[in-house]
Amino acid sequence: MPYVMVQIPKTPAPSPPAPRSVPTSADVARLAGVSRATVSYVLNNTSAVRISEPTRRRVHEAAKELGYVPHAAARSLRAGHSRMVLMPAPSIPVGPLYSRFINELQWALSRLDYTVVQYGTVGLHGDEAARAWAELRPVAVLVPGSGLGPQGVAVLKRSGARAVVTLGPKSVEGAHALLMNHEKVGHCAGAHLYARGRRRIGVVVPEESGLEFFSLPRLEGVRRALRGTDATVTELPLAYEEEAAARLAARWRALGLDAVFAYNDEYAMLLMRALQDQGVAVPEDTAVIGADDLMLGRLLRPRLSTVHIELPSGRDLAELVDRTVHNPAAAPETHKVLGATVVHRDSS
Amino acid sequence: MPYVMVQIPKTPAPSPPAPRSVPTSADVARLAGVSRATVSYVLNNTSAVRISEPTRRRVHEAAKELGYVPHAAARSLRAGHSRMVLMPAPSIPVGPLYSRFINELQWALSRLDYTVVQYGTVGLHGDEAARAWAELRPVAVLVPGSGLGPQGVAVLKRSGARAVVTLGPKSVEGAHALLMNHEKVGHCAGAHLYARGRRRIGVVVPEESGLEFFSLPRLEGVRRALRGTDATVTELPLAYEEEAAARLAARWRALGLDAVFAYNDEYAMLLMRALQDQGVAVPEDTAVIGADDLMLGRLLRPRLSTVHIELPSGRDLAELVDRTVHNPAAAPETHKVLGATVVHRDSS
DNA sequence: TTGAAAGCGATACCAG
DNA sequence: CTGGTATCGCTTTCAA
Repeated sequence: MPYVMVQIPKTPAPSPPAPRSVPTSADVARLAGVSRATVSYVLNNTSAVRISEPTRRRVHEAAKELGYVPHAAARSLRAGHSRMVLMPAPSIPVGPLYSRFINELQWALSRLDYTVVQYGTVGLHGDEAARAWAELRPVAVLVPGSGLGPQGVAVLKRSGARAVVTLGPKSVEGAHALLMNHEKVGHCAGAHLYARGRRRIGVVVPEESGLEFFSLPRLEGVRRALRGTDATVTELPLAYEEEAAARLAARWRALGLDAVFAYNDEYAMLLMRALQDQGVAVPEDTAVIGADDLMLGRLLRPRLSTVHIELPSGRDLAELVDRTVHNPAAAPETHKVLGATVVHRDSS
Repeated sequence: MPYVMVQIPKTPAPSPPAPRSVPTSADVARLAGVSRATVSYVLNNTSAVRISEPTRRRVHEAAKELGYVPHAAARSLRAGHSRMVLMPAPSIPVGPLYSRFINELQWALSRLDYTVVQYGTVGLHGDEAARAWAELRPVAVLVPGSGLGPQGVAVLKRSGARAVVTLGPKSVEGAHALLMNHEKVGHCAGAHLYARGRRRIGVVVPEESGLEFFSLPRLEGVRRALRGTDATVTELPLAYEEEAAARLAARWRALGLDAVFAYNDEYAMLLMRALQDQGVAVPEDTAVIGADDLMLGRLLRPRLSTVHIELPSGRDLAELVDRTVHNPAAAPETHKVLGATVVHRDSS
């Protein structure tokens, strides 16, 4: 253990209770003086069978005394299915927007009696990851981002997943898709800047890896918005560091841009500060617009214009999952679920 | 589906391949013309047994052809244990600091061949949640926050968890503890402000629920730092909204404070902006200090002083878990793992 | 109302 | 070298 960790002396623990092994339903049955079947009936409240009240009590008491906890694997093995909904855990720090969405989703799914599990997928790519997920035999799989191919979908379905839903830029053969087309975000921003009379438009693209799936479509959206006009689009790679922003700002006048769309509000804040430190006036010399409509944009001066993004509600996605689980044969649906609207404030 | 969702017509899918049921190792065996045992030996590279090369090939081909994926539940049922490390999924939007920590941890654990699973725990409280986790028979459980009692720890251990580690303000009987004492954060901030000559000190406490386990200790830390001095501490409840901050700022002069510790950098930014809009000079009239050392603090003007927090490295925690799994009988260790140091910039 | 027993899928022992 | 077979913990007929 390294420097940060400082061991604290403990009073020697009282001799721990004999580490008997994990209690099973058979143990409960034995203690209650009944059969395993009866234990199962009682603990699952099986309605098809009536168990006498004294027996029920004995079973419950025995279970409590032993600290019995049913074995999920054994149960789902026997049942032939589970109610586990699996999502890969995001491997990049994720904004408050997406966090809220995930929470809502978990809540909605647990209302429908599903168990949501985020699987720590690291270093597993594409279909390799799909195999790992499939080993858990989830009833449904939700996959944000791209990276799952038709192969992966097939693997999951063959392993019993009744619903596979992707949340990403494009739909995947065989899976339901919630299309989150981030081009729309860039398109909004580009159109807005153009309408405000700007013609030489920069687009900040984060250098941090893992963000390409958002940043490139956003860039492309700006390009699309300005295609066929007299405006130009300049790609501006930028790392999320003060020095990088300062360097970019230092050559700002040379770039001759009159507006910039900054990927999101955080990059916008970073760049805007660097520009102001360089004496570039916002919005007079250069208009700035971000995205994601974070709180911090409202706190900047000038207040930051931004693109507000509307994600699907967790409840709706939960319902889609539930519907598909009940009717897996239905043709995969594709929904466009990303709403983007400009919030015009003072920086543009 | 609601307004945001727009169904997109699809070309009718080509007749889906016959939905044969999930292939098992028996199917692979049949197709390869060998026994299930042989399949198991081949697919697991069992070294204790030599299988002829042609047989191996036939098995592998059969497995691939069927798209065979082993059934994790069956495997761990048979094996009597799994390599699943379970964590409850955070139910509140979590900052970049903690996200990074989780990712590092997942990476380190997967290097050690564990599978990290974040369990969506919603509406399950304390020991009730522990039972739900125990059903999955994880080999280790990591629990951030308080909320797990000695009972819960006992349940988990009885169900076979070989390591239970809590990350929170206080240690729990029977479990390893990574003490993250947020009092230290407040203490740092309080001592710093006092040393800068401030005596009437406000402490912003978020009104958002779920943050108490961080905010209250931070408040208490400030109190502790100033106990026995001539300084006063004033608790300032604040919701994370512009209006709330404006209201607080409006009565600022009446409060007569000359410094404020703002829970974290985001609340600091919120309040600092509101103060400046009210004509309160920072740091002249009021010193401001935040916590978490986020990027945004460096971008504010004046640059925000903050408390830098050092979390344990994911690698260290992973090693603790692995050590404990190999030797569960060892007495629970308690480590202090939260480092806090003031980063003095211009706002204080 | 309760009990005996089959079987879910994978593995590891013991024969052949 | 390979094939039966018992086993893990639980649910669910079928009998008693």
